[in-house]
Amino acid sequence: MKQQRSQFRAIRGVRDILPPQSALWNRVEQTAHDVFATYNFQEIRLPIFEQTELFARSVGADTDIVSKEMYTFEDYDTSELLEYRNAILTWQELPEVSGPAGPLGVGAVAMFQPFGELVYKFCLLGREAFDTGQIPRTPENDSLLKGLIGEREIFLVSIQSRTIEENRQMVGNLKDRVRQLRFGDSLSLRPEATASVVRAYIEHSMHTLPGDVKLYYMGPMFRRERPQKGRYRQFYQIGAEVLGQSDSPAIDAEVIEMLMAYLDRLGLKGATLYVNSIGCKECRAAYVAKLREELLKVKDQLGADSQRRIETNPLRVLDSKLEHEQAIIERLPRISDHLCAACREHFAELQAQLKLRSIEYKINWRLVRGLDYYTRTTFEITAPGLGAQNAICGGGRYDGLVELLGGPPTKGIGFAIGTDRLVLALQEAGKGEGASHIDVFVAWLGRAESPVYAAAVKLARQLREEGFVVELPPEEMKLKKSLGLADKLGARYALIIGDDEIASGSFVLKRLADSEQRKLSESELLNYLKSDENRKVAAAQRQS
RNA sequence: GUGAGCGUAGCUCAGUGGUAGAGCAUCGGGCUGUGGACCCGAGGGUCGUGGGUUCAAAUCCCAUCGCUCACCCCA
Repeated sequence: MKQQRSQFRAIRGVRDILPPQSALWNRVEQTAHDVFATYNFQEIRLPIFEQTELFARSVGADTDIVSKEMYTFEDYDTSELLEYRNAILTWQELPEVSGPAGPLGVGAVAMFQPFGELVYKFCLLGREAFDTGQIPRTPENDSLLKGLIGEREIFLVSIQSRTIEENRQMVGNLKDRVRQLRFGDSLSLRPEATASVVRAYIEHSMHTLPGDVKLYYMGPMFRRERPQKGRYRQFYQIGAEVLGQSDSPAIDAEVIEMLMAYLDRLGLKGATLYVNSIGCKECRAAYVAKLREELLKVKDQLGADSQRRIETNPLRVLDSKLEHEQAIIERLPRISDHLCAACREHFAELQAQLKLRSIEYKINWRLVRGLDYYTRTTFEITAPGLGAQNAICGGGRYDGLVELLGGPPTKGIGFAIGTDRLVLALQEAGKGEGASHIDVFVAWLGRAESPVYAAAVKLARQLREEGFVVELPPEEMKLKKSLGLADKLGARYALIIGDDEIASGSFVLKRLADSEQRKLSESELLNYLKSDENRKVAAAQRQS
């Protein structure tokens, strides 16, 4: 019989993380917990969806992220109103009924009257839902409803005085209005987490906490794009933020130090840290204007994409990868020459702080951040072997963001690591995890109701309580098969339990690597496995 | 949204118009309480899907879906 393959597949751009890869993911996340804790960062667990408006305000309503790449949906629970909405939107006019021809025919009334009734009921229910707050009491909804009520009256009263075509036109208009009515909050799956952290900071008045607030998070983010290497629709980030009164470059440097310490602990090789300053609101605006001016002079020599960016986002021209544009870009004015005194001082001090910490870095004057909220310090870490998406981490300062979202004046800096890419980079660097490791495979032989099995169950439990990884076959197996399976599963020891062992009270422990066997009593067995020497052997085998 | 490449067994792939294959993996046997190596055997495919051309299509043509990489954009 042919095995039917499921017709269900993971949707485009999302994927399963299977063992043994999941072990590497666990290590990456656990190491973050460990290292970040030593810098006194504490974990914040955030919802994965928020009001759409939060992201629109923080990330920037004009960015691609918000305008076309978020998973956005309406959250509503007004089921009766919804039924009328659906009935209206799917309404088809009735067939033309015979009657006096011309615009004044009763046939037209028969055709369109039912639609007017539907809208009438919708208006009644909608007004009630608005007044009770079942649907959002926004000015937009209020005027939509008022307009709808008025239009509905006009429609219903004078169907017969209009041509069929005119009536169809009005039906279309009414449908549009109904469609525009907002039934609930617009929510979005988070495309990044900084906005949520800041929202939580404000919501819980964390500015009243002593000292700087140092938080980290990890989890999935969502963006609707065509997937490519290291870029998925559900992707994962590990990030950290410092929020507080100080914008001292020492904070920036310590955040970067923590990040580098983390990557170092993971054993990542070949990572490069790039830093830059994109100035504050004032000096950046001046620089952007200057840059745009210069770009316009060389517009003819640029590709279509860069030409468009001159208007939309001149900073991003600096990111161009086109070969023939490189020489042109290198001659463009640099932000470092246009920083205000305070920003220049801040950037210089950051570099001094990095040197103090012996952190290697490169200045990349072309490193700009795409999101609106960044100020001053920006940084990025790239790793080899990742294809076109070679940045594993991006971060920077965002001093105005808390205020922008309605909080008290607060400074902020943070970063987000693309976990998917970090894992890829670790695998490229040969730091991937091996298969899971079984310490003891219990090869028992006999029937399930025999004392052999009872002893096997008991021993397996004792070993597990000691922390050993134990595999206990659920059904009777021939010894040959047991050992074969133990070998394939990569077990270190096979514990053989049969009638002989029950009779003698000692069990056969076989080391699979070299076939060495020894007979041990129950207590000897535990002691032997727990001995330091065996721990070391086990550790060594796990490493390899 | 745009472009390119690729869809044959669980995996990696061969097969350029004439009976769908290999290696690995899985399962069974050789071998009744001793694994790996070896030997023998088995299962597993509407060749992504639909249409067209042809006596005949995995192979040629068209469409469609999917995957991958890149662009756009950017944590």
